[in-house]
Amino acid sequence: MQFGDLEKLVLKYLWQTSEADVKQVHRVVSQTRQSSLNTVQSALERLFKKGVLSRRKQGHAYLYQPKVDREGLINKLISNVTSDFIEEGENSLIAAFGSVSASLDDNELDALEQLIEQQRSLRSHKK
Amino acid sequence: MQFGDLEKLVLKYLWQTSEADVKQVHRVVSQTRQSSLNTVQSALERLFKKGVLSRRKQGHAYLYQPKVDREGLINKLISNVTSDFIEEGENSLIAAFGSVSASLDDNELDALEQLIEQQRSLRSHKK
DNA sequence: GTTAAAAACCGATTGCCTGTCGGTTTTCAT
DNA sequence: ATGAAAACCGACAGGCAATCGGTTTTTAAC
Repeated sequence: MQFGDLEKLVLKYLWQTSEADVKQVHRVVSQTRQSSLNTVQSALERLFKKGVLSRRKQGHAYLYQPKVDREGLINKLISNVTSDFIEEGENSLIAAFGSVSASLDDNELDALEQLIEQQRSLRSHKK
Repeated sequence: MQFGDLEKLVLKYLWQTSEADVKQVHRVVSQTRQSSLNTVQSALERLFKKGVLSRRKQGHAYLYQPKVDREGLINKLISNVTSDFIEEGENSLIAAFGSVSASLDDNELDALEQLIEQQRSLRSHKK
């Protein structure tokens, strides 16, 4: 899966708003780029077809809403972009992280490790 | 940056061979897909223009060679694909890790942590 | 029910990128 | 010089995002 600039902009807005109709999205998008309402409509349509947005009717307008959260999407994007380069059998996410860790400096490595710890404690609490 | 299927195939071969001319690449590619020599030529040319391959003349043929290693490229790809979704200021690689870590199970989290440790010890040795 | 406005839907166009090659020019060794 | 090998050039198809004009559908109001 693949996203254009307009699509990304729309997604980012919807993550922060959770639900909006075409006009509303268009109004916001207009602050960044000059696209017609129809163009924004098309972008929303494409995102809907791609399965990253859901929608429901309200009055005669659709309200669009993200169907995947930011983390989930980033996750999938990383997976897509790396999977072809990673050998069969191993989790491509882990392998990708392994690839990346080589380019991190010591501080970043620390930061990453902290994220992992954080994640762990989050889980023990949840359980 | 963005790679097509043929380009990925070529890259993968060159990483494992380090240097090859068009004919050689074509011979190998032919085992997987039926592309003419010219098509393979074009792919190599594009990869060269994209800066991921270098080349030098030998006789009248070019020898192509990866200019980035697999890890570096994966790194860059992840960075590209995530940067638009990650807020200004924070390292997009780290943030991407943060995003992904939520979707890893406990074992994967362990595996990842081990990778980090491994990376650390690699460094202290190197120094 | 008719109607007018609002919104969705349709279809066409542009631009960019990859893959695809045929044909021409260049290069190089003999 | 010349012939073979390789590079180079240009064209075309197919796919996808962005773009938007115009038509149809929907809905609210009368």
